[in-house]
Amino acid sequence: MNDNFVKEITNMEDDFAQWFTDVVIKAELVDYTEVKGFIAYRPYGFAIWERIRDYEDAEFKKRGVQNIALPMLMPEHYLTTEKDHVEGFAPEVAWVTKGGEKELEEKLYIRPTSEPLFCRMYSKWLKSWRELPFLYNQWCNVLRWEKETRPILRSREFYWQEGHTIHATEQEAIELTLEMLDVYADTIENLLAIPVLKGKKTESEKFAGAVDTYTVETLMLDGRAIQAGTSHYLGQNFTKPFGVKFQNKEGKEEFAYHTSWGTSTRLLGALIMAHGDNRGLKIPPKVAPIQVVIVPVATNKEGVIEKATEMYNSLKAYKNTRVEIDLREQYSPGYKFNYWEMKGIPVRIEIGPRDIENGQCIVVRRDTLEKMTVKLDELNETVSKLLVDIQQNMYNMCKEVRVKRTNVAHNMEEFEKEINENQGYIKAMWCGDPECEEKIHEITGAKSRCIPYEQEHIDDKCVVCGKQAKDMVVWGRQY
RNA sequence: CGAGGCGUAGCGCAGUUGGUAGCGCGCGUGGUUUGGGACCAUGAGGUCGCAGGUUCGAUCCCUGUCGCCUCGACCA
Repeated sequence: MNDNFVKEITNMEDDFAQWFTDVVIKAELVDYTEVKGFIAYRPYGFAIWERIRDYEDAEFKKRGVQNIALPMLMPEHYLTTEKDHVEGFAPEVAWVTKGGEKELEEKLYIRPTSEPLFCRMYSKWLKSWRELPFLYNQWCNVLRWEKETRPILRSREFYWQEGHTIHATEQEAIELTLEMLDVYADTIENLLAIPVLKGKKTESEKFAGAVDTYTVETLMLDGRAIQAGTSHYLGQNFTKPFGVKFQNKEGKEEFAYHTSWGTSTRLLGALIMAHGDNRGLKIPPKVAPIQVVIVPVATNKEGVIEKATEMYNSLKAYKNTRVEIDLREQYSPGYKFNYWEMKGIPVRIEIGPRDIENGQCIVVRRDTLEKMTVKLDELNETVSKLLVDIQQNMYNMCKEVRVKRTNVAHNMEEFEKEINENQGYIKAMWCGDPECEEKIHEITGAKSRCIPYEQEHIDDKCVVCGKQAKDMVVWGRQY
């Protein structure tokens, strides 16, 4: 291995954020564009996103959710209709003020999220209780003019899904809010092999305009947290000002109960930062666009390409394994090994003249870098089992990181010490006062991640003020 | 918005006390190679961020400007 390889990817232990930026560009997931804060998704990066998207979309459809498409522009008064919503989003919306040469009478804003437009359309569509619920979702891009950006994790334009449902009763809406959070948790744990922390956001961290925000939180390798998905119960906060009403069974007009829930390409960022090492990415088999890559060695020798191609065809036919064969003549095997490792392909197969003679091949797993010799007639089954094992192992390793990086604090001295010495989640009791929350942020840089479903009693007193505590809250620094 | 640093080939950098620029990687071509980023030969690639000033002459000096990075206030 030459020195350049080490230089090409910054050592992740030195600067994890830099490692991330380098590796997503080097591994050909995304690239910068000339407009600051905007990125281009390349085929490999977008293919991973497509797999996440398709998995979620199938889960939504199982629950009766249908996809629709709404415009990206809304008139200014949509933004200002709901008080909390405008306060939360106004600082980061982008505006369209001209149509061609003509100044617009009312300027238009580019959606940072579409609650107002969904509600406006629902108000036109909804007449009777018989039509409820409306379970609609859209896959789209949104724009938020962030001051600080980072590729994938915080670009100004990002791709996401936003589901918006309306219901006849509060209870039904809350149930759906929680059910969608479970869909997210399932996607992240089963597909992306990242354990999640489920809970409710505190008042100051909830969505602008929500009654309650529920979240699935994930922890990265360096101990920073990423909010991977949120589901909001919005009550009638939007349906009242936008006039989303229906006639109930008694013939009386009533405002509908509203939910919204979203996950974005940030999931792709979480995927990369939750796994990986200083050789590059590690993509779990279930989301990997390429699960297995075959690298033939000494392709000039007779029969090598033929054998490799035969293995490729056989694997491809076996359980629809997503397999690729690297026949590029201009690159050496060593180059190819590093290339595919950097891209995070779960399994690599090496096949050369010596192997063919012995009726075997070398199989290397990306998660542990373990090499094994496998008989050619057992290859398909071995690889298939290996993919399952890698998926599980990656989840387990990720969970281990979380366990190691979760600490308990009874007071602020402990809080500061723990988060500085072993950055990660801090479990601590909280009185419910936003001032205490703010104080923790000022002192430690950590924010409340959530009030977890699974509560533990750590202390009677609030970690900040020492008054009677209400909930156990998990805290952490975030991306 | 306040403080510091940097703008020279696709990327990373040299350099010129002022005389129109080089190195490494990468890229093109030809050949030899191929079990952990191969080697040899050869070639292409630059308005030295932009504008103005000083000068016979500016990539270098001066002024302005724009852009980027790092540190202090928001976020899927």
